[in-house]
Amino acid sequence: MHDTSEPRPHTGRRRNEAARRAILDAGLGLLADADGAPVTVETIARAAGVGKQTLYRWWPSKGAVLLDALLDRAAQDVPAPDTGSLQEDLRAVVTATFESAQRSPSGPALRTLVREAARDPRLAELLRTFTESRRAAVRTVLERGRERGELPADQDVDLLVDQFYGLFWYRFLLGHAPLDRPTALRLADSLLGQASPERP
Amino acid sequence: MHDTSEPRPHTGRRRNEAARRAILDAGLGLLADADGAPVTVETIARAAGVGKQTLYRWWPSKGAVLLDALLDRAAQDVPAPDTGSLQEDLRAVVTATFESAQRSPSGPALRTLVREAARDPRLAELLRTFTESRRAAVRTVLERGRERGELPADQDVDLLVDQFYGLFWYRFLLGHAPLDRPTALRLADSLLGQASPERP
DNA sequence: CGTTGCCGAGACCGCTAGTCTCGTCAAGGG
DNA sequence: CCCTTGACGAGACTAGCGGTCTCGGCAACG
Repeated sequence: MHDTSEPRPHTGRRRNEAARRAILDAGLGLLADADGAPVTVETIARAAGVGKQTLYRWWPSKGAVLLDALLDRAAQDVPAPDTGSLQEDLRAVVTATFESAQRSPSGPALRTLVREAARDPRLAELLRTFTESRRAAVRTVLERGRERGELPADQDVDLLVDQFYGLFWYRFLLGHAPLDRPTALRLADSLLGQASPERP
Repeated sequence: MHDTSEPRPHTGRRRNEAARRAILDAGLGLLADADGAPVTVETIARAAGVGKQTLYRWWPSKGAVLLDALLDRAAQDVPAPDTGSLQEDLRAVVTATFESAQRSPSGPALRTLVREAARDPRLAELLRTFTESRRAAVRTVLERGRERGELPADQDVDLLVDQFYGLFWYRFLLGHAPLDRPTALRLADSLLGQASPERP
């Protein structure tokens, strides 16, 4: 049995923090405008002025690097607003989600990352925790509203969560329809079974 | 200018229909149980007992072969039921969509195909016509209902279509929640703003 | 000042989509 | 009947990918 807490403090050269930053920045940068240039390990390393081995010394795969690059910028804690009004809370969450998806460079980066995850099960697993915390926030808002009686007691909350995030990802990835503020308000109201006029 | 209608009837050996069938069957078969074996051009050709060039002689890319294999089995015409009741029609469409997605081998094949499309823009474009005809059927049902006054005149029909297909693809691809009959009925009613009890 | 371990660089491996080139084989037309 | 045409199976080949391996150099400690 070895001592688990640092049997040997550390010897030799330390990790280059500048290289770490350069890799994350290059990763997010390439991810954001992945229109022309493909985001490969080679291009990330080259853009960061770094050897490929340095990259693989600290991350297990390309996807892990890119996810780290995204998380480096994305808000880690997801707020679940609690104003006392379900409609108000839900509108806020939906609007905030739509808006953050439009922002550069995180928006395009997330899009590229999800497409990569479609073929890389390890990356898909890593992305799950990212999305799950966001799903949980919406579920919290809905359940608080249900407890206040603003939703039928037997309402299937998971169905509503998936109606929201399903539509979000559908439009985010395909880009066939907007994710703007009016859409956000209409969607929030639609989920609550409210009248949802096109012109409020 | 040449005569567009067969300037030269045809000479030489004709296309081998058996090879075409073997390729499509092998493609769908591999697509359906893509758990272990990866669906590569090599494996398709080998499973069909065919040279790779035969495959590329008739299809422009691997994705085109796989999509053809899927379309070969999938219903090409998408019915838009018209019973006179929006709720009834929508329930039918949603239920039918969920059910056909569970069927083998088309269901798993479609799942794999969409994942491939995430990285192959050409395949994504080919898939668009497949999905668009299905979106159109749902839109038709909803618009008929709106004309009958079963939906507010200013209802955003595209938002409803995306709430449905968004949730469908979301659950279909991630598999985190069921696409069964009760879910279909609840979703259809939820879209119409009906009370949607868990126990109808 | 020597050991340790990170650094950049790039060769290398295995796998993939897609191309090219064989020799072969079938369906006509002369 | 045989010759031209073009599809056929087989497989070598190219280019690009993720990931590994090895190298000489360099920085941080004891």
